[in-house]
Amino acid sequence: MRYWLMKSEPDDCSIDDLAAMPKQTVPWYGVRNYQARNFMRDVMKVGDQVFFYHSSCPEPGIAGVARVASPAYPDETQFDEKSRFYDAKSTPENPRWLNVDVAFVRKTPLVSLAELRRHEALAQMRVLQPANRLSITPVDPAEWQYIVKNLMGKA
DNA sequence: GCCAACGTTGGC
DNA sequence: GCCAACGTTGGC
Repeated sequence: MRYWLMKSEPDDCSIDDLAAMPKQTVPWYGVRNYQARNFMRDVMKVGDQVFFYHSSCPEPGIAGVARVASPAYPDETQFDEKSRFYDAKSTPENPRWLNVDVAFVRKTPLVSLAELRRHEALAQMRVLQPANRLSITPVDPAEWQYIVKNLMGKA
């Protein structure tokens, strides 16, 4: 089992939005970066655990826990001409973009980006590296445990 | 709204 | 295959 951090803009889909979804599950559509796509396609497995991170908002940080709920499959928004994620170069026969489904696990007290940066044990986290823009990053098991135990108040 | 970083595109 | 231009990300 692996651990991940996945960024979402709360204006688009917050942890509360996820909790309010039918089956508390969303397709993680809109990823248009090959590295992030490849994580979903090649490395993620159903049951992997996910830090749900709010980005591009007043208080960026980890807002909850989710889990991977499906294997990767073609992202429907790439075929929708009206979608901002439409990709004219992708075809149903040869889809370029994939997504997994992500399911709500629990909301947590917000662990802010500033808080994460205060902990030496987390200094190597991918999401904390300068100019990190990847929307999906692996989380080291030790980092995951540290955050859950020390920053979320309970194990 | 600014701006630095970085991925992608496309001409050559 | 290089590389300049351009677009996007995301914290501040």
